[in-house]
Amino acid sequence: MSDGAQFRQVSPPVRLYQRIVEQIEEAIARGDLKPGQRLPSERELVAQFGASRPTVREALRVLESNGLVRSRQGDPNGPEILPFSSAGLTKEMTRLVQFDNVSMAELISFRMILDGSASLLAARLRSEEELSAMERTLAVMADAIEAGYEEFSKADVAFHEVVAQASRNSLIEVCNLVVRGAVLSLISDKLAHAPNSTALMRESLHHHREVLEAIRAQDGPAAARISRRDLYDYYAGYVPENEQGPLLALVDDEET
Amino acid sequence: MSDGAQFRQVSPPVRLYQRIVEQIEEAIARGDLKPGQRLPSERELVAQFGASRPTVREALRVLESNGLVRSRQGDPNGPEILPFSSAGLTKEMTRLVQFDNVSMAELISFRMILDGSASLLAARLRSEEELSAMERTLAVMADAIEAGYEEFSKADVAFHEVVAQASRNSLIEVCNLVVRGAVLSLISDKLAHAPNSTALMRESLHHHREVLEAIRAQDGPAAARISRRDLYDYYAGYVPENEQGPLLALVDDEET
DNA sequence: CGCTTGCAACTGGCCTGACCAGTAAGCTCA
DNA sequence: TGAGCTTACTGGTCAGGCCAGTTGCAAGCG
Repeated sequence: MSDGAQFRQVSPPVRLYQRIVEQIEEAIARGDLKPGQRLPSERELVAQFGASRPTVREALRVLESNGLVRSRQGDPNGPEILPFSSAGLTKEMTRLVQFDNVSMAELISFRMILDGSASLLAARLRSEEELSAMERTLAVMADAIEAGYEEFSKADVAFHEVVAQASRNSLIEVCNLVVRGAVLSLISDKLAHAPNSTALMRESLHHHREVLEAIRAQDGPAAARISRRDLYDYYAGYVPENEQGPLLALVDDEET
Repeated sequence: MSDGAQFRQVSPPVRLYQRIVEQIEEAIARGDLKPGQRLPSERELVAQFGASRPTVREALRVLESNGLVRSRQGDPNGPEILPFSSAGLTKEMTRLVQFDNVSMAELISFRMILDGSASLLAARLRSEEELSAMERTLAVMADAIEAGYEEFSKADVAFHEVVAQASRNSLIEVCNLVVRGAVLSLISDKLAHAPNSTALMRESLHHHREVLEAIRAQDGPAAARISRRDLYDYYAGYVPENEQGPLLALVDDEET
């Protein structure tokens, strides 16, 4: 091989539809296009981009599948710019779980990490309103124990949601949302039909109260520890014995 | 309003291209289509799905943008099924950072959480080979200090990669990858031109060694603590003073 | 005068058919 | 046997068209 000239990797030609996607994505990222605003009609876009309608449509379908815009047949205002949503992230995360055979143990480990960290941060950053919001969700949980698993689960989710918000970290919030959804979609029916579900719910409520008290006391490490332990108690039964190592590591090791 | 009959919400009709996407996605999820295999040609798919070519193409463009398949013009074998990649997740996560204005502080907090947890788990689960792989990357880092920031950063990334793998949790691995990429893409040039970059690199290397020793000693909490502190020292300078609270919470609170 | 109704002018969803450029396998010919 | 060309495909893109759905407005109704 001769030295001297350095060659760059050649890249395949960029498809036309891709450039259209890029332009619109950039416009949204720049803020030129805000949620709720409308894109010109397809035929108008054809004129502006100088491409054919199928090409423009390919671009719109990609944007649509990414959750950036939505087209409705007959709408004279044109495609709508959608507000940001974590739907795409959720889809990708779910894909990861399906194709990359992520195990239940990994999923729950991750949830313990996220939820523990959310509690830790919430303990330091929570406002008074957030504290009372947490209290309200606990009250709803208490009432829901008799209403059945469905209701209880909804209130449970709401509590964790408030905690995640109080952590002031939207990455934690979104990832937690996604992982929680993935876990529930895998075993919610098992939980619903657990023989001793009332006892489980009661215990879970108790744990949640402890977490809340730790957050109120601004004791982050305790809040984190209790959160993780709660999740462990609640879910460990659904993880094979030989995969429980990581879960135990998360419960034990942070204790002092 | 009369009571009696209850009506369900009507859902918008599912677009044709969407159903094609679903079918192909399912086939991949089921394992009927494995990476490396080929899809029939567009014209063949047109026949099989009974849809027109533009419609089939819309579906293929969506799959392509999601990283599931790749089409190459002229390839007589048809579109290729791609192996799973976290590219889609990365894209979504990047979108989250861009559109949902995630701050540098949030990004680094999240990185501290992920990396700390990875170290914690790695301390318990690491194999001997992984330990020596970590050692090798540290050796490369040491050599790279003089070669400049570029090389050093690459070795640095490799170390964290090995640790993440040793945590045996692909969710941590992927999220860490993504967040690391996002952070670096935001400030890698600043790091590269830091006035005292050599000193910084030397200190970072020292911290990494400490992490490795904690992992070797199977002391998870220590490994996690040191990981977080290392990241804090390395990146805190790029976070505004008034946003450092969460970072400090992650560094301090877990110490005992 | 206010409300409903029906219509018309758009919209996007989908299709047909066509042309061009790129690829690779097979064939030809030295 | 091997190098080069040909050919039969591939995907990329376009033009034009039909249908169904949405909306706004104007005409018609009470």
